[in-house]
Amino acid sequence: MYVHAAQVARTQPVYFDANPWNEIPQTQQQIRLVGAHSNIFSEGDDAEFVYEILDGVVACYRLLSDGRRQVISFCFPGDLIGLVQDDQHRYSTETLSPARIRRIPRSILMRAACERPDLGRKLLQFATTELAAMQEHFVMLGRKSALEKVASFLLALARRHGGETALSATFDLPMTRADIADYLGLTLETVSRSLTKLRMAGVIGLPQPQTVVVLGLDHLEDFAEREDEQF
Amino acid sequence: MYVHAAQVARTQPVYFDANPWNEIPQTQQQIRLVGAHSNIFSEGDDAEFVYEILDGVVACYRLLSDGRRQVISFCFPGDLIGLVQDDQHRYSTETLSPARIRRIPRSILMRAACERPDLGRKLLQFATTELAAMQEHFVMLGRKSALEKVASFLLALARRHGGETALSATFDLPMTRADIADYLGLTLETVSRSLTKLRMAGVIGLPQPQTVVVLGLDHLEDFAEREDEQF
DNA sequence: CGTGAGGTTGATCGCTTTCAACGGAGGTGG
DNA sequence: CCACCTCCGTTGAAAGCGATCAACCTCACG
Repeated sequence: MYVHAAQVARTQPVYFDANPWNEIPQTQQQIRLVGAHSNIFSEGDDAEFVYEILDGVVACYRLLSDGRRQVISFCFPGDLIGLVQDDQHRYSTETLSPARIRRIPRSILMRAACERPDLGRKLLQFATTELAAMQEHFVMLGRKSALEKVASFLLALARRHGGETALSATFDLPMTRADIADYLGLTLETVSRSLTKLRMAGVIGLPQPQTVVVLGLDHLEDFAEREDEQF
Repeated sequence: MYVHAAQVARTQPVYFDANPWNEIPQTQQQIRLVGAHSNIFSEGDDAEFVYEILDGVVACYRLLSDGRRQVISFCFPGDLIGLVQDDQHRYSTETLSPARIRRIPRSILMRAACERPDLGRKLLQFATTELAAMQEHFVMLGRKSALEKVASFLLALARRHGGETALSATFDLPMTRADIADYLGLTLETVSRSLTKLRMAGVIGLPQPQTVVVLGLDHLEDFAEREDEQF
């Protein structure tokens, strides 16, 4: 099984299914193709649009004044970005691969959400799902060691492939070591060293720097330090 | 100006105003008084109810199997907890002070949200506001030093008092050093040492261990490392 | 008055960062 | 076609920050 991560949707299926954004005028929607390493919007920009990723991978991040960067999330096809309450975006976004993106004016989306309860419900569903994912990320950032962080990260990517039953999985990392480091609150050197440790332990293979082969999902779980689950 | 943090709502006003949960039958609502250090619900529990904090302070946290704890958020009056997508809670909750809490069945709230667009809109507003707050927390956990974390934390508490114009603020910490440490991804000793450093620097006063006097909000901001804001 | 929880401070340890060197892949221009 | 450069990744050595281990203090409570 080989799948490029950029082509894989979340196991949680997309919110806007076969006929997305229906009842929102086609003239208000716009699908754009953008190259890798393009900026979709930046922190402080007017939050005029909400975006759905149709294809590709996007990193959402915040910067401190001295250049330190924290990646908030990596977004994959089916994900929504830019859904905020106030009128400015609070983070910046960068495509990590060429991407196809649909955008829709936020005002129109919000109005439609009020008029169509099921759309509003889906937006709420998206937001609460996002909240749950962020809680995992908190535990990782605040309480896990470097090795556990990297193992958890790979495990999350492997699971997103839907191959939970599979004992092994192969996928490409669309992001650099620096991107991973800024997501996990580490340095790129530490990420590299942790990957090497996992490789030496026989848990993963790295045929190329960007290609990860998870040799034992259960073994990887041991390194990721399972969450409590009440026991 | 002296205000106990537990009595202060967010600057972002409460979602359910003077007549909250209206059109939801009174028989379905229940207001409870609980003591300090009570459990409202735990990770893995059925997500039967959603709770609004009317009074008091609540900590939401997750545990790793070896006992490491990450506090996801401290919740104050006006905050909503337990709003999840699936049928189980993903985190545990503990009151840090005596609290007054309104609970309502999740199924009824969700149904009402579909029937009343403004209620659905308010729930979505709550969720997106929460998402924005979590993004700040990410930067703090992943990219700030111990001293910056503690300064940012105090600054956030001071600002919640609505006294942004004031140059000083006094408030009580409803949580212990250990709670703060688990929120910031530190140990309680490091939190204590950082508070001492801020006190020695003349930025804050600690007349009692639980009472914080912010002597210079602008000075505290310097320690908190301002976010980029594009400049 | 004894006890335990919460807080502070000191000394030491160790993990992650920092600084640095090196190698390979891809792109560009002579 | 090859020299050169830049970006990305890996690895080594050393430094530093926060964790760990430990002692002591205060205060509330029985």
